[in-house]
Amino acid sequence: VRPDIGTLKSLALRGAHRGYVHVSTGELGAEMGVSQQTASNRLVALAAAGLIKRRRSQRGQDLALTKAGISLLRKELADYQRVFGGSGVITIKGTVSSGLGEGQYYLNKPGYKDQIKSKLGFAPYKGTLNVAVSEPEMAKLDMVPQDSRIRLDSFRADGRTYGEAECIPVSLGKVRCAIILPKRSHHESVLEIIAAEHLRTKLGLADGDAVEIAVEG
Amino acid sequence: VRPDIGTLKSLALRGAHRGYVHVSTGELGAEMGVSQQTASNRLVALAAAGLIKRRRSQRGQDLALTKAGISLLRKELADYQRVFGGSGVITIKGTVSSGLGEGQYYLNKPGYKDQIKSKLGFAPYKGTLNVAVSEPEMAKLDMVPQDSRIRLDSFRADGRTYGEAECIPVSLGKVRCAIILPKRSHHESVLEIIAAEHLRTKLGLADGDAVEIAVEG
DNA sequence: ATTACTATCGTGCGAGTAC
DNA sequence: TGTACTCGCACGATAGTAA
Repeated sequence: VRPDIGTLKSLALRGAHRGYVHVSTGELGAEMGVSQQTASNRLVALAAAGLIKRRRSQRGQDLALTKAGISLLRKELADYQRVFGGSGVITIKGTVSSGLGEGQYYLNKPGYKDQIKSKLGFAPYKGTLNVAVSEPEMAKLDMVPQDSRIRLDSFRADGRTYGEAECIPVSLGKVRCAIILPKRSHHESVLEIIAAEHLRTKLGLADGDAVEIAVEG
Repeated sequence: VRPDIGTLKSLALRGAHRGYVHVSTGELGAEMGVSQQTASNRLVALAAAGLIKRRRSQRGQDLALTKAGISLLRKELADYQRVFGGSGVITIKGTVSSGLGEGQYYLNKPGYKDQIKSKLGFAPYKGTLNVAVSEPEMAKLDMVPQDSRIRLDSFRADGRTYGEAECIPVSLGKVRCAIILPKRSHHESVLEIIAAEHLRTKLGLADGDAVEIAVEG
């Protein structure tokens, strides 16, 4: 059985994205107009796909969406908002933090630096601005559509391979900059921002300051 | 083949809710990861269900969503917004107009009047406020979830049957009132509002004034 | 009461093909 | 090029039932 988004949505409407909720396959099936068995199958499929996690309980079962499941629904939301001209701007709140990001390292490799210059239109300042972001805010990143993400290709240098990364153009205040994400190992709790200038100086930022990152939907 | 919402969404993302767009079943299938034949089947099913209208053209075909199709997607949007705590308030813009509405007639029938009093908690003023609403604004009504609609049952009186109607609690300015919709014959271009008081007097409204109807999402 | 197995059945998918 | 038919096949849905 292929994982069904409609089922996932029904579960979310019952609050399964907030935490565990109690459901029985019987009532779920009834709500969706299918049999108890089919509802059961769909839950098995969703669990196998890693979109929900379950635990059996006395009368029925308790289940919750996983992060992957929530991501998927958020992408759906973004699609529908795009259709109906939802504001189009996604804002992610966070606080300026220090700490050595991986991103910084990338910026000193010509292989990435040159790609940024040609694909984003600016030469990146040599450091990144780290922004600590809470889990639910981070999840909003899923709503950024594929075609407003810019891919940095992998390349070989110094006898090793540097992996793909992804840039998302954003604004911080009035300054145009970009989030840089290593393709693997994403969904950390810190975002790294690259810009043509030193953002801390330009915007007068210090550790702990609250910032809003605005992404073009 | 059962009408597939995912396909409908893909079409809307191509702008098919705005008007006719050119599509070929081949590329559509490729985009959705299914064969050309399956894409074709799905379009046939959507058309049969009255969700899209099509016309064949030189290279491929042109198709557009019908109002029913757009309604369906708007309901989806509303679902996802509810999941992610979208503001929850839907506002519909319109202009005050005169003209004898059907609603007015209903209000003088005790069969409806009493139901309104018991189900909405106020005794309706004997007239309705008519608000002319554009097509796209009217479409937002689809986003009001089933459980915030109040059903007025049909009844017999004077030797005839009075049909069902539906009330949606709303606010006009700070005044609590409700939209009343006959169950059949809906999606006209005029909404009728009932309230405990005479809204024109209470809010100082005259024909042509712009108003915003706020619905609790 | 539940979940979820097995077996059967119906339907959607896709290859080939007509237009 | 296109769309969309028929047909074979496989997957999903349901009924029955065990746990």
